[in-house]
Amino acid sequence: MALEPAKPVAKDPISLLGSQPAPALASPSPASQEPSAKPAVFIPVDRAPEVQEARLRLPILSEEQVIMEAVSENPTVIVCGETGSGKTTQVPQFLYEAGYSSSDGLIGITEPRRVAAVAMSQRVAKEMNLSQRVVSYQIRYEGNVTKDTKVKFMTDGVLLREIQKDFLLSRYKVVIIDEAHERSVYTDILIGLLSRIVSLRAKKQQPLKLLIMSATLRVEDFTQNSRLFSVPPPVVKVDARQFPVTVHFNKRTPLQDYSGECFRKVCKIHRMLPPGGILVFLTGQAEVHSLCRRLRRAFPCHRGRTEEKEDSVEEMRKFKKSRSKKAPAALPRIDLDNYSALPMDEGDEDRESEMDEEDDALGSDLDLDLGDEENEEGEKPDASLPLHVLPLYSLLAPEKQAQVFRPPPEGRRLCVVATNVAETSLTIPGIKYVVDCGKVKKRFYDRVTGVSSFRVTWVSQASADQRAGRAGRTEPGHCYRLYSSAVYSDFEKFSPPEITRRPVEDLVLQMKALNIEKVINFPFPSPPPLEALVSAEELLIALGALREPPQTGRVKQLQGAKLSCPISPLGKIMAAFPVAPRYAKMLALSQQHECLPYVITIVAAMTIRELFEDFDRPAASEEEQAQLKGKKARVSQMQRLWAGQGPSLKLGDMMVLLGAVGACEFSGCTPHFCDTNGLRYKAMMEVRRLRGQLTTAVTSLGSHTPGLFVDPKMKPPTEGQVTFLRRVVLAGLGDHVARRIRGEELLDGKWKNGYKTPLLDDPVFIHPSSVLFRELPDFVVYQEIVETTKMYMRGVSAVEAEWIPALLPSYCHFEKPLEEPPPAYWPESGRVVCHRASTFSVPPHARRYKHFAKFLLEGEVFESLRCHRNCLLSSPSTMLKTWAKLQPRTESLLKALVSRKADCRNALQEAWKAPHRLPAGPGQLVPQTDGTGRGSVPAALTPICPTPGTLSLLCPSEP
DNA sequence: CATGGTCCG
Repeated sequence: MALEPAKPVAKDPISLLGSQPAPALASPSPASQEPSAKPAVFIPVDRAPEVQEARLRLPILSEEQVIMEAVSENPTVIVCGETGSGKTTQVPQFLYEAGYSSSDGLIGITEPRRVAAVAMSQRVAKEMNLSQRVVSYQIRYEGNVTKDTKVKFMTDGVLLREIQKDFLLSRYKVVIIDEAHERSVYTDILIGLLSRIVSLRAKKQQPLKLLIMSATLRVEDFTQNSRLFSVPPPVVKVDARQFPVTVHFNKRTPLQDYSGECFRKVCKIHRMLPPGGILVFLTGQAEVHSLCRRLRRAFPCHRGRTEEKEDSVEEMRKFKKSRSKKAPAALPRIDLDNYSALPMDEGDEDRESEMDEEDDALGSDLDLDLGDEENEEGEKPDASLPLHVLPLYSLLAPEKQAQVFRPPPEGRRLCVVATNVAETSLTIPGIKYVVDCGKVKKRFYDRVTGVSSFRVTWVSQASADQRAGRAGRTEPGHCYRLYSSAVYSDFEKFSPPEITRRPVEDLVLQMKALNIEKVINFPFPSPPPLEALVSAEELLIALGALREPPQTGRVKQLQGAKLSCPISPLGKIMAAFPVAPRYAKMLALSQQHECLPYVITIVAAMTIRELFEDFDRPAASEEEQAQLKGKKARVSQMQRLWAGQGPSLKLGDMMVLLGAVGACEFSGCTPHFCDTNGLRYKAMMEVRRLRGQLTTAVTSLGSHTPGLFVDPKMKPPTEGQVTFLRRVVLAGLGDHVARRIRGEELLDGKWKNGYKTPLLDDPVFIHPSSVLFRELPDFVVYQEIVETTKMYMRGVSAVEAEWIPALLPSYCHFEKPLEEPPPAYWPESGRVVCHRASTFSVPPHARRYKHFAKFLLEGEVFESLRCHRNCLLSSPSTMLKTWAKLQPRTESLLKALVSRKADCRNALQEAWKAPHRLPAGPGQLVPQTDGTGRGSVPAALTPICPTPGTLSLLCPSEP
């Protein structure tokens, strides 16, 4: 593509996407008059000639002047350029040459992925002919930043952590947020924070420049958001150097069997089209493996052999040798001139970026031959056309992933069957054909109950286009979409940002630690749903990370306090730990009974997902099937061994994690140990590094355990320690308690082996992979509930009922002290203890129900109730008090509303009409079943004043 | 009795 002369941005209407013309480009803005906004220095860079030559071919180079002018005249600039524009590698260099890193200043670039941060820093250092001491990187566990560093690549989470230490980021002169279109949660938070930091720095006469780089033109969330940027930042558009990709839509869209459709399409491409790698997008591991198996059978690589040995280098060598004597297996070539008919698909089914004559002909021909009509042939093995089929997904072992980057054996076409990893994270060389099923698997969270599930949905148009682009990296390519253009046009343009789809308690805690109390006012590019913010706030209050809102006062004050609780001293400590708040709470409780290493290990193992390999996936062959079965048996045997018997088994799946990590480290954490025990080596290395990081984090908090290190020969915990660990786990997972339903409560067959949780009406079950699956303890806590065929608790640990009121007083409602058994004095603690009946209930989005109850009582919801207002014993605003402090009469109203999910008028009317249902009580748990009869509330031993007595916190709790 | 994509501190 020819170089275009740099155009002034203001004259190009496409380049400026702000809602108003950015005045900064037309006339100098006040910012440009500030002393250090425009560095006068120009830093020479001594690039190698070949580097210089390659750079000149990048479209972005012709935009250098435009970009630098925009940067110098505006505090914030958005740069849009698709992959291949070279923005990630070049923009930092422009800024460096313009002197933005002179006089002790830093240019920071954030990436959403670690590999990208490392790779980009290396590449830019090389291009600039500078040492890694100057162009460096920092990721979670490692970095090579020095005092000489001028250009710093990092992951977005790292910069967020730095803001905690130095809110103004005073060492930086420029911050570049790369890949902003991906809208990772940290990117979104960073943009919100940086919009504020930029104006604070301007006021201090130490301007900070912010560059937001995006691959798509979807930037309205940044430009049209006046809360974020009061003056819309200018948008500079940069061309990309990509080869044209012809897109072919299916005429019809298969309703169910998109896997089969993939198979047929790959067969046709392989049989009929010129050489070039094929990349198939599917949605999950199982699908990937079964398509691999089908394709390998259809186009085997070894005559009379299974493809099992394919991985072996020796086999490969022999194979090649034997092959070279015979006629080389040439890939099919079709004479394009013989195919000149019009496309069978409708005219609109061909869409492409730039098409030359050859492509035109090719595009039509491909449609003719690759129409989506049924074709029964293809299942017969055809060894004359060997296909090099490789699976690719994130959890695949790295060495197996690496195979896709190597050129395929001679005479074979590469076919990679991948999940969404191949869309953004990994770029496979040599792909000419993309087959896109148009689906993606995503995790969904129920905002009320927290239950998650995985669902396959249509991708967004942006996603589909990104997938198509993977075919044009090295030469012109083709993308076959297994759905019609009509279906495509119904796709949403962009997928919703992640921050709107997931729980946000971790983000809220981070923000509170930055003293952003009114989280609702934070300038999110796209705010999370209100319910998500409310439940995050409630969880953090329950964990003790936030100070409770005032219980008394005027309604206005109470409402003002809503969603603006300040952080507590405990919360500050929790925020220092780089793990989820529930786990951070466990760490905060960990320094007793010499349990710190165990808690750290459990927390690290719970944080790293998928410690164990999956053996239930379809195998590549019969042989592998048997192998998988054997491994599965061995692994479940090991898991039972690690869980142990008796007291240690009660720690359940957390004991398995502890045992697995302990055994693995004891053996030196070798790949061999991991392989034979079904552990993912990569995950275990990650656990090891996280243990190290958490150990430093905990001990650096002024602990009295100096010189603590991560012990590879960690002894198994004693019985007493295991019990303590169970209590710590309960304290962290307090809102995830479930009670076994049995005996007389078992009214319905569907409750067999089921558990009741406070928020769900339906039973939940212990996941069959849990070591407690057959144990069925009366009370458990769980890591998460995932809904598949049933609602399953994963990561389960047994708890004793009497721990609940002591450890989770904020979740409990206490009755008056009982006369029998009588109160007693405990000399050890110096306290009086008594028996009180108590009920457990998570304060579940209570606020929503509380506010609704308030308006209901005030007569706002039903006019006819308004006349009763004066008869009420207390003001309706008492409904806003903490759950535990409610009067029985107000509590019963609230409980009734919660149990029927009546948080709005319609829901209440529905509940009113519906027949009353019995099963497990109204959304509440009773911490002890007394077995004498239903309805009677059991007593539990609790301190008279319900403060956490037995577990002392790392920090003294609030006065 | 099992059904999970992919990233980040």
